[in-house]
Amino acid sequence: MSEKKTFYITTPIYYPSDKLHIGHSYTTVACDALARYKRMQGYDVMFLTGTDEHGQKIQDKAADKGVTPKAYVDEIVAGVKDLWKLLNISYDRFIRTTDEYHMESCQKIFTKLYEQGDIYKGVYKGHYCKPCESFWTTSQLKDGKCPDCGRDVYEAEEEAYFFRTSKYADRLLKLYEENPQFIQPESRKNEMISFINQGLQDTCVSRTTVPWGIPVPFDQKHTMYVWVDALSNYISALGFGNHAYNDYDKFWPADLHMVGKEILRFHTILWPAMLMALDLPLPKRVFGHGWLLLDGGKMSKSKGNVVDPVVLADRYSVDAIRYFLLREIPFGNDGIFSNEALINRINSDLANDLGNLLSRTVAMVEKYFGGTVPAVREAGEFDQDLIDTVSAMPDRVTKAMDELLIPQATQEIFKAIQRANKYIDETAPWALAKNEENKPRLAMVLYNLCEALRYATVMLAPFLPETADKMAVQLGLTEADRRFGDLHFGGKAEYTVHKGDALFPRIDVAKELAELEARQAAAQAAAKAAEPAPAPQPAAPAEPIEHQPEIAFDDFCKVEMRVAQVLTCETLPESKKLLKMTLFDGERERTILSGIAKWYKPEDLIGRKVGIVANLAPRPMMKGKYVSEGMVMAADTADGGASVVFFPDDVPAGSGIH
RNA sequence: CGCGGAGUGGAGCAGUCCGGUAGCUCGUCGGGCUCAUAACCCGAAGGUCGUUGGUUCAAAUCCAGCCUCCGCAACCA
Repeated sequence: MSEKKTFYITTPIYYPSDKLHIGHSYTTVACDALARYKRMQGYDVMFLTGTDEHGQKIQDKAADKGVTPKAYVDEIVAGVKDLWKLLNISYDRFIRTTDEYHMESCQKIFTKLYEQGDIYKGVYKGHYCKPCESFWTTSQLKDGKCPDCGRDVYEAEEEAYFFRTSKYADRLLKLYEENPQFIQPESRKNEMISFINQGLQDTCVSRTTVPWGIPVPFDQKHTMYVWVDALSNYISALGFGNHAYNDYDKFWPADLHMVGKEILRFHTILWPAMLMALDLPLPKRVFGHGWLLLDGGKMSKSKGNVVDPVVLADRYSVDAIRYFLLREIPFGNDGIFSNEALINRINSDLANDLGNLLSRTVAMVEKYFGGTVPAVREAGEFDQDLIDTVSAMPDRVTKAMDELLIPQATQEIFKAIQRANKYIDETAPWALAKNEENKPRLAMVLYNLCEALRYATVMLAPFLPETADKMAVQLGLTEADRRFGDLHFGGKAEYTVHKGDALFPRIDVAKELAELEARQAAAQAAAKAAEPAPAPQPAAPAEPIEHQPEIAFDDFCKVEMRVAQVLTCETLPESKKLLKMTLFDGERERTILSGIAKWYKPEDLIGRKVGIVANLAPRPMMKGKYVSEGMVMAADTADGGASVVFFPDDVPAGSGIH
């Protein structure tokens, strides 16, 4: 009868080709907060996350490491699960696309779509590059050559299966129109509409060249191409098309697919189209969140600026990281991560406002009343305003959460906390304490503060679960005191508190930043350690560097490094990052293209003596328009830039470097 | 003309759809307080809202052009 309302929320399934970084953590923490919030409200929640484990890239990575693809992903997936455990992610189910039951479902789905004509066999026309073994579309080619290696490609056709996406264009447009909530944030809806209006192509859903995938059951030459495999996880995880689980009827359609903005298109076009073809209900909402940018740039391995959530959580506590992620990224927009922003946010909100409020309140209860707030209390000025603000807070939080405005939701809680801090100033309990006849009034003031903190404890729990538990201990709250459904001001009759450690110790900003920068620099050096390091750094930073395997002296001698003089240097109109220069290496002129245009102007280099790797195999660049004959040596700088190695002018060009 | 996003006090953002006192957080400065994690509370300074032109009684907001930055793509051995 009184069956609980359900709530099904999903993260994207992550691609485990590398360790996950803080961006993945952001998505997952946001989903976790939503899932916990819904559970608190009494929903029967299904929170799904997982990994998308097929495809070319993983196959390649595994081959590089000399292990099977499955062994390769097993290891990374173990790390992913550890990370979610660390971050207190309360997922209910974890799906791997290599799980048998999922593969079974995909094959059924694929077959059904094929049998009813929504998937058909066609040819994938493209251009094939033999050495790279890659197919390219015409638009991907660079000057008619392979974008990877710059070599010639030839016209080729590959047999492939296609899904009739185009057939569903009208129904998709109608879907958006009738369900304005379907695509969130709404600004992205227009993007999708215009994408559809440009004309939808059918989607290629199989490959013959990527063995690491789910085989097409009726045509074993083919494996399924990523999206059918990946998107189906949202229903296969509930037991659709398999017997591993049995709650498809209970939870489908999903209430919310949370995805990054870069894959919103697949979730709002391809996925609904597939579901339409299968005649299944459509998800209620798809939310494309923004990215966590690093001081203006997207984080990437090659920049070496990847932020490791494990390190941060270790340093500042898991809840501090959770809070930052939930609070700092604006709705649907990109947010910026910086160490400074992180520390400031921890200090001002968590330490100064929240932690300090608890600390001063509990301290006063102990100091003035020995730990227990007396039952005899006297109401007074300022009470009502505090009570009103605090009492109204849960509804405001709920409203924000319903609109997926997570940062606003957290702000509402902190507004109440700030109001409580102000209340202390207004009522000046330390002054009341001086006179015995004010004790009833003092008791009321402290009681009200405890109640405000109880509200904060309850409402913060979905966002900061560990912190809420700690607060509950200090405030002496029982399970019943923490129940969201029963929350009302004055709901807890008596308070006996227990002073504990500071919730969030205040961080010394300057000191901490210096420390972090040293670590960051070390991490960046490690990221580019793949290069033969010509100049050993005596003052190595503290953080461990990812070292290359030891090599024999003879191997080192194979790298020919020389001093060369820059003769000419120019920027290229077709590239923002490359400088094209000619250098004299002691015997001839050579052309080198170097990706340092962001940090150097041609005039900074012309005439200077730089270090080059002279015997690097020539490499075609810019669609083969240029050939780079070597590499200019440069160090990575802390800000992700490059610092070229210059030699004094009196060193002759051609000198060897050892 | 590849696609997309953004330019608002020192920093990060809101406001732009539905024109009419430019708001928030942090920082800075001044004051208050001393219960508390040198935390808290109050007040102040600081902005020609990227630029040019247009519409209008009135433009951050609408229209047109331009500039700059960022992401994707390409590329950085």
